[in-house]
Amino acid sequence: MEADSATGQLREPRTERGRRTQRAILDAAAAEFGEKGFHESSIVSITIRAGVALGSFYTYFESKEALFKALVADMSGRVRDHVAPILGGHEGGAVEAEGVALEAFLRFARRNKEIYRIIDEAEFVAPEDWRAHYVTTATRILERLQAGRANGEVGIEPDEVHAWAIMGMNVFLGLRFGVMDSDADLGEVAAKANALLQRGLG
Amino acid sequence: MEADSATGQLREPRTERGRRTQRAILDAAAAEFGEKGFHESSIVSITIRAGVALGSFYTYFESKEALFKALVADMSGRVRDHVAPILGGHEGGAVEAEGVALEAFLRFARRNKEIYRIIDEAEFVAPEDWRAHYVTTATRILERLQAGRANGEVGIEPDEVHAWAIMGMNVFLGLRFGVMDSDADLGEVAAKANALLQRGLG
DNA sequence: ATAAAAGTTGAACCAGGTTTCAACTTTGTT
DNA sequence: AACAAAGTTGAAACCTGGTTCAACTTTTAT
Repeated sequence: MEADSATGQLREPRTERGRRTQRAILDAAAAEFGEKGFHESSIVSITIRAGVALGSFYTYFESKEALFKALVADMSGRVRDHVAPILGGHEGGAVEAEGVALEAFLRFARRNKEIYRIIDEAEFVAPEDWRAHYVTTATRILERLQAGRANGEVGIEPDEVHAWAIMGMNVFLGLRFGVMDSDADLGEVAAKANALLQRGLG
Repeated sequence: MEADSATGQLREPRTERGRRTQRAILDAAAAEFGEKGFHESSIVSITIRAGVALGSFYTYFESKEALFKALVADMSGRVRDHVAPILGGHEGGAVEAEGVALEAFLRFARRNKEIYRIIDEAEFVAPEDWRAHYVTTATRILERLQAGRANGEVGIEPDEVHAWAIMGMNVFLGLRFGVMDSDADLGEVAAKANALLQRGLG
């Protein structure tokens, strides 16, 4: 959140009041984008929801797109920050670790449906940022698999294909059982998916 | 492609000329939406690309959204029609069948990148249709798994979880190796993914 | 051949929403 | 207390692009 061009932020607030206003806009935007999607959302409506004047928006953000991008970067980080510590605290095999990561992710998705949709929509609104998010996520998965391979817990030579396959699995399960369905037992979903990963269908 | 309200089509062309015009608009729209996405695409630009006048658009489509929906339904059918015969001609186990389906899907994705993006974007532009597409796709996968289970080729009791996991895997592999990367060996990708499905990571 | 039906055309209308801006208020500094 | 910097405000300018429509051309049917 430093350079203007990178985050799309016009100017960092210099006072406490400014910080509050920017935060209010960011939060209102997350809610608005999550509910209506990028194109149905309007800056007018976001600023009303945030309780600030229309013009204040441009004190902190260059444009509607810049705001969206800032949000994607923010959310991408939040997913990682939610999953990482849970994964770090886990002391089991490398394959079970993927199950733990999945369950953490599913819970996060359910609690933050907006975030989920924002990242998804970034495929069209901010392709670069979307790509970056998934490339780094896949890389993280691959690194875990390689570590597991190194100490013999993974029986195959892991690959980008495996990483993307697992990631796709996770994303769709998040969509189906985290976002679309609020009642499903996420522990069970993660367990079934992990069993699949562990031993396959055969 | 019959009822107006269902497909969003205003009126079926009654002459050969009309059929050609409608086809030209549909094709131009698929290309345009695939390249620029729904919101960056304009009807003006679509009609120019199709080589017809702006007004002609409204002879066949109620609105920009209706056109998009018609396209989603069309594409959804085309994916199915591409994969089904290949799958039908396959005489192997139930699990390998998923590999065959995946490879067919990957090839289709590479040849029809626009279609891929259109279905993806439907999540935001035409959520109902998007949902319908994935629900029926998942159902199809689940039915195949259940058939395999019945004759003992599948070792676990298949579930919606497994179906969505496989579908997510397929979609992301299509994105990464079919759409983003035009050089990857799709047979190899499908084989690796299928090995994963067959025996797991362990 | 002639009339009705189908299809074509593009200028003009129109709505909605982003962005700008100059006056004003609050906060921080000396 | 007094000045500068930061932040706020909302009306209005400005754009973009979807949609309408009435005149015109082509096709089909009798």
